[in-house]
Amino acid sequence: MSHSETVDRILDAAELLFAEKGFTETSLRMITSKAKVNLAAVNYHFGSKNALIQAVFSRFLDPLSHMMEQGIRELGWRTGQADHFELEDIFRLYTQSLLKIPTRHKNGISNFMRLLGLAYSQSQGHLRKYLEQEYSRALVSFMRLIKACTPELTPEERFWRIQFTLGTIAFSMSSIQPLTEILENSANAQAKPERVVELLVPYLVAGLKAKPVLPPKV
Amino acid sequence: MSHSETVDRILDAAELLFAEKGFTETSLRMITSKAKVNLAAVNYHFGSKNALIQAVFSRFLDPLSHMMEQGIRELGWRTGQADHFELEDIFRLYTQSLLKIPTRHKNGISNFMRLLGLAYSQSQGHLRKYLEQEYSRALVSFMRLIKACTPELTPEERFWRIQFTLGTIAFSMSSIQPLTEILENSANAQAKPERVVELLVPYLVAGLKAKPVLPPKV
DNA sequence: TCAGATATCAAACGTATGTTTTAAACAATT
DNA sequence: AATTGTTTAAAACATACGTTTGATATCTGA
Repeated sequence: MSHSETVDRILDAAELLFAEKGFTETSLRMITSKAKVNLAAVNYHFGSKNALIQAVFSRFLDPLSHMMEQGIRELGWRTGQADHFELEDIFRLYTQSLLKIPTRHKNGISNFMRLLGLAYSQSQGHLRKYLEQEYSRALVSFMRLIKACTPELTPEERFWRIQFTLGTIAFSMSSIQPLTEILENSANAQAKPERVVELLVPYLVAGLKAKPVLPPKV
Repeated sequence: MSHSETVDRILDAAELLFAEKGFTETSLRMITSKAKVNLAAVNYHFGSKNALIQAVFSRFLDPLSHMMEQGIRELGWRTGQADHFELEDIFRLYTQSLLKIPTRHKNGISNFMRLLGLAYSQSQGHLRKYLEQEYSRALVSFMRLIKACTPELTPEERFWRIQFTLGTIAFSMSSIQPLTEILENSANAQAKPERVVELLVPYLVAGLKAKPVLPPKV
């Protein structure tokens, strides 16, 4: 697959539509008509709809995971040096990387977080498999850092708290619009990702650092 | 729509399949073949696929919302009496109600939480509208209680923290099964909803009670 | 300049979907 | 026993989907 104007237009349209409607609910005809390209272009350039979905994720996730790994390396963080850094620093690193990613259209970040949430909740088998084997390294290093910062937790409780944390991130960043509509809260018009992140990080840290329920193994 | 054996069999099959695959990814033919009823039965009894989706939610949500409202009434909680109860009590009330709901098949709760998560993330327009107008009262009373317990938060920060909280609940409860599969960690084999809830509540309370980022209005 | 690769296009293919139809079987009431 | 309303059954309907085809246009490099 070479790199043409058409490819980018397809990816742009697909990213928006997938985030808005979901994967199955978005047809190739919607995408190609929004991108103003021929219907066959998707199968020509990407091979299949599933491959297009994966390509949408790659375009965002590749620079992101790269930036995160670099950030960890630059700070010289090592597992086992838990006293040298704090949970908040980790989240700041990740969220700053996230906000720095150049996006094609505005709201690109919350748009993409919504995609991540969909990938997680919607059981798109092929996508989960793809993301796992493609970006497992980044996830593993993240887990290591969390572990180093929460030595007081049993593995089980740590596991679940990490899941809660990931869930909170994916969900809250992804569904900003729906809930604001439900709550009819007009005070939240300024729902920029930067603002949400600012409020989110302390919330996550507090949850992870809460007094453990399970007694530690002695 | 009368109440026959066929209706229940359809609802049972639909509940399982929707939770497993999502709404769009589940066809009426899958449902009717699993329920061992005729294809036309769905449109006869429910009218349409969308109406069936809503019926699945009603069967679970009606007793749940009723039980929750009753719980609040029995405890005599009133807004403005924040010193009489704690956040943890509220969550316990809700989670206990949730766990007490009789389900048709085992794993019914996590099954249904997964459905709720899907309804939340997947932008099924008709479903969101239906849930809003049908169960807004329960949500509003929940918000009131949270507000009474977190007077130190600005409306904006409280709004977002509630958002984070709801996201965490929906997300974590819905992805219990997928995660346990990923884990393969025998230490976490006991991933029963009761167990997860036990770990979840303190996490949520800590997040809501975290030191506020935004300065309070004086 | 002109072949050869690359990209676009309109049209069609096969399949699966939600829904409707028509007829038959069943149940309950008169 | 006949009639009515209700439920099942099989088949067909129209539509939308992802994908493929084959012809045409566009670009590229020698």
